[in-house]
Amino acid sequence: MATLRDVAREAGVSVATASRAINGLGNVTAPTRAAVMAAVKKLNFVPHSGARSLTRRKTDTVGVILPDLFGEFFSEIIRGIDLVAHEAGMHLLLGNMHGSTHETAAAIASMRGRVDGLLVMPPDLKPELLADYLDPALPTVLLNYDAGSLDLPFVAVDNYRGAYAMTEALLARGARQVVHIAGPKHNRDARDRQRGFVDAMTKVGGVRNPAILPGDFSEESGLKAARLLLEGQLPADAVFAANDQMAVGLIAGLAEAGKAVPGNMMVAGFDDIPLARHLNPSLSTMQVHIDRLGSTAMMMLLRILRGETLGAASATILTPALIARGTTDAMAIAGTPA
Amino acid sequence: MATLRDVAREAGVSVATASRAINGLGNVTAPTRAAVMAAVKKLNFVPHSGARSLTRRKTDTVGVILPDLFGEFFSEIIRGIDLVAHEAGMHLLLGNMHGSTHETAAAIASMRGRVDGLLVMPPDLKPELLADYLDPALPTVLLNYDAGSLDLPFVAVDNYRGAYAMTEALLARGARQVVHIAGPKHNRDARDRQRGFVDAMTKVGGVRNPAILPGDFSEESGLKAARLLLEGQLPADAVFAANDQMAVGLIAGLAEAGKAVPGNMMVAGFDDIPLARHLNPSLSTMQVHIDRLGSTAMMMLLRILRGETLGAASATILTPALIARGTTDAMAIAGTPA
DNA sequence: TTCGCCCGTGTAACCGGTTACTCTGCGGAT
DNA sequence: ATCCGCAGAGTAACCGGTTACACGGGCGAA
Repeated sequence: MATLRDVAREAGVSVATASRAINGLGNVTAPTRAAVMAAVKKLNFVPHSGARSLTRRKTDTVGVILPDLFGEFFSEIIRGIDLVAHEAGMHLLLGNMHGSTHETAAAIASMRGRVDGLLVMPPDLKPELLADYLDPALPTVLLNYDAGSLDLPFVAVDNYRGAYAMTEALLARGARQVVHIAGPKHNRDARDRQRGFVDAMTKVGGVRNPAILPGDFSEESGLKAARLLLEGQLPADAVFAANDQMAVGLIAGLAEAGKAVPGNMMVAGFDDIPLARHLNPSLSTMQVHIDRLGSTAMMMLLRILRGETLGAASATILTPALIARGTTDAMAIAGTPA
Repeated sequence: MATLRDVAREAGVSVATASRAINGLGNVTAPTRAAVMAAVKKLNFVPHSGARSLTRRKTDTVGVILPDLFGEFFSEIIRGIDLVAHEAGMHLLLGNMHGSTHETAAAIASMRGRVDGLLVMPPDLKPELLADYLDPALPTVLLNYDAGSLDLPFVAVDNYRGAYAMTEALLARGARQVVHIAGPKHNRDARDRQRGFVDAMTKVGGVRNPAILPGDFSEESGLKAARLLLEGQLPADAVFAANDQMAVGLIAGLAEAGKAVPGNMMVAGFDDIPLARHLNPSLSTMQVHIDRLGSTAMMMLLRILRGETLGAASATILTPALIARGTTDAMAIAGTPA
């Protein structure tokens, strides 16, 4: 592979001149520039980005560290990030911690010298621990993680408000006994959604101890919840699953037992995955523009890279929107409370 | 940020010793190593991967260049790649050409010096043109692209065989007049699927000019095809869409017109996106393990990086599997040909 | 004519690591 | 006691670019 030295020799100039000509800097006469360009073409020279970024102290790359790559959630985040990054001429370096907290440190460390900034979606570990891993000198924006004590900018979804709104909507549609299917216990999103549900039930529904079934965000666990619900003869006229995936499983479980949705029971989810619209009846849910989570974070990172100083104060909280569809059709349930 | 020189000074040794100690090479006494490690801890030293890869001539990174990041197809490919790459301790550098052929060259060029190898899914351009872009010195595996004249290894899906098999299956289930909804004209996958359909119809079905409606892989175009089909009064008892997305739109269009699936018309797709199982009735389709496309390609790349020489001869062709579901339920259609 | 300035170009240091080669000193063999 | 071998450590070149600074020549001003 040809190096800049080769080009310079071929063109009969010094490396400095070759470099200037190639990068379109001033102080190069037209003939000289032409000679260099000819050499570039002849030798098929392509600048070595690695070497370049070493001196420039700039890699034009942003590291993206996610807990997983499974499912639409992460791919949408990546797409959102890429949308903005591409516009700014930056590349994405993916670091997958594969769910392991331990690998997080390694993933972050291996980014040093490869990226100009970091977009991190931490697993559910203590902020102090995270602070140990992160390099304070490296611009970092957190995804879906309230920095708390750390003074880092972050982008998150207002899960609490979203869950509250959905619960309220179910109550407004006539449901009295709403059951929640929770997400993984250690998951921040899941906890916030559960809090929103409980608070809405208490304050708006006047229910003292709202019913909650365990789940883990998987379709499978939604199915299990349906069985639990029916076998346990838990009185319920609506179920609010902490995510769409579980709602899908839940509906399958209800259908299995001959329960009509929304006829016997209303169902709602959270996330608005594409599948939601295609179910029959279609699934009511809280719409989260996941890609915006990524693009917003990337835009914040770009601002930091441009010299602005952003702290936790400049966090962005995205509010999900209520999408009412078939599974919470109030008309259907009106006459037939379970 | 602390450099190796800082660590060496702090530990009272030379950079060479510090480097050896940190990398666990021999020729370092235990006390010396301990001193270096203490300095590392004290200064919070993290090696600069960029500098390291410059001398090692190894980046532990593989460049992934895709035409787009939209939809499940690409995210599954990335996940498949990551699965294998992570195992081998490699990172993924994403290069998105955003559908533009022109950007392809830039994307590939900007990878030089950043990656050890390339996984490229080229848009539908001439192989000779692609050869111009690619660096012959950089190990490269193509995704979903028959190298043709180039002697590059590639991984692809046998779209022709898949389409042929599905068409055959529809015929076997009693369909006589199968209509195909084609994908984008310039798309290689789409063309192969269409060829498979046409050949099966001709050879197995004995149909001279099988009916084909235009499409572009989008749900929207599937919906349009349904309208075209019904308004045009094209005789049909089965529709084979070139991908699931269009099949979904098609089914919506048929439902709109009061046509029952599979009662009035059987429907089949291609890809087996997750949504397929959840439709009601569930969608028959050709299952493509998209993630394997990525993981297989990555495994081939690793072999090249280990020193093996792989050419077009070592290409892998993945054969999709027929998944018969509700939309092609033969029993339902038996008595009611449209 | 001479001085000073600026423009085009070259030299070499530098980015932050790795590593070939060199050097020193100590233990064992002769 | 002398020599050899080798382990532990250091010096400096190198990876492939960028760029501060030096340098020489041409031109306008005095």
